[in-house]
Amino acid sequence: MKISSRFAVAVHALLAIYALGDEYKMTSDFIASSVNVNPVIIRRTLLSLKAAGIVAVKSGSGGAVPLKNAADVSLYDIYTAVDCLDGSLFNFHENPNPECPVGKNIHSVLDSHLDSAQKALEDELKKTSFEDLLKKLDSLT
Amino acid sequence: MKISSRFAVAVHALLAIYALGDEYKMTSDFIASSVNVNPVIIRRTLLSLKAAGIVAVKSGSGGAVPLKNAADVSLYDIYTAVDCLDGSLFNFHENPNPECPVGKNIHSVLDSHLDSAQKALEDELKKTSFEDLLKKLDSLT
DNA sequence: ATAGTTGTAACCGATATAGTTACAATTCTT
DNA sequence: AAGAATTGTAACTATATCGGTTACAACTAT
Repeated sequence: MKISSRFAVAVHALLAIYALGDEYKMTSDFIASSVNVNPVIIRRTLLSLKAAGIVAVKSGSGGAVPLKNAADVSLYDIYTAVDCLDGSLFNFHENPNPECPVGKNIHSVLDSHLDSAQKALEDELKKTSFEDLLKKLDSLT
Repeated sequence: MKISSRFAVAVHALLAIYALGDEYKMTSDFIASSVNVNPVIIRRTLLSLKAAGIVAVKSGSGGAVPLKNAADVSLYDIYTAVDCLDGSLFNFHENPNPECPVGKNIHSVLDSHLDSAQKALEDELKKTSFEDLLKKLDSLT
């Protein structure tokens, strides 16, 4: 099973807010037309980013603005902001048999390695800031 | 969304095959009672491991046996054997708007970073062999 | 022949995702 | 103050996937 597209949508939305926010009012409709999803999806995404203190959204008059320097927001921050995985990235079977030497110890044997793998993923996401992404975007346009 | 428990189930099953295979005939029923899932789940798991050349399964008379040295099988091998993610770990929204400078370039900007993150996860999984896991299991029993 | 086992098909229920419609509450503009 | 635009949110749908289950034909060994 994959990591939800909510993550990619949130990155896209925030990138748009950083890159186009000076030029346009970043309403959910506007962002939705760039991402090409329903505006409600964007509103929900913005709620997550708002809860994480990454953007401010004006209700009523509309428009999202960044609250942090692009250099201070990493892909990991977005990943946690829209988090859909509730702790561990890996699912585990519920009730390994405690009567069996393997079943009894499977967690002790395996958990730390899965945690390390997840941490490696997350550490890699921490390495990329929105400043990096914006620079790359600039170089392409 | 999380990585399917099929992965953890497969690791558990193979660990049992390595650790208990000399002592017991490793039928799907036997393994199922250690993992505590339906035997059909184990049969399907063994089919994946078989397709990856990691175990041999005797149809009819029954029983699974390892085909490789534990040192030569890593968690990554299992991860790919039972693969449920068909390429990328990250889902992506389907049709970013090509009329928008952000939508047009989102893949160019983001893909390589997501690939790196996934690769970091996978490289970490490559570091752990079943020999490591068996040693740890031994030390606990 | 019989018993035990695998491989496989055909389901089921639960959950999560992604999407949609609708609308009250809010804010800005005039 | 009225009206327009926008957000926040509820309620719902459709679809996919997961994990599980029953059932049974094909196979193997005794």
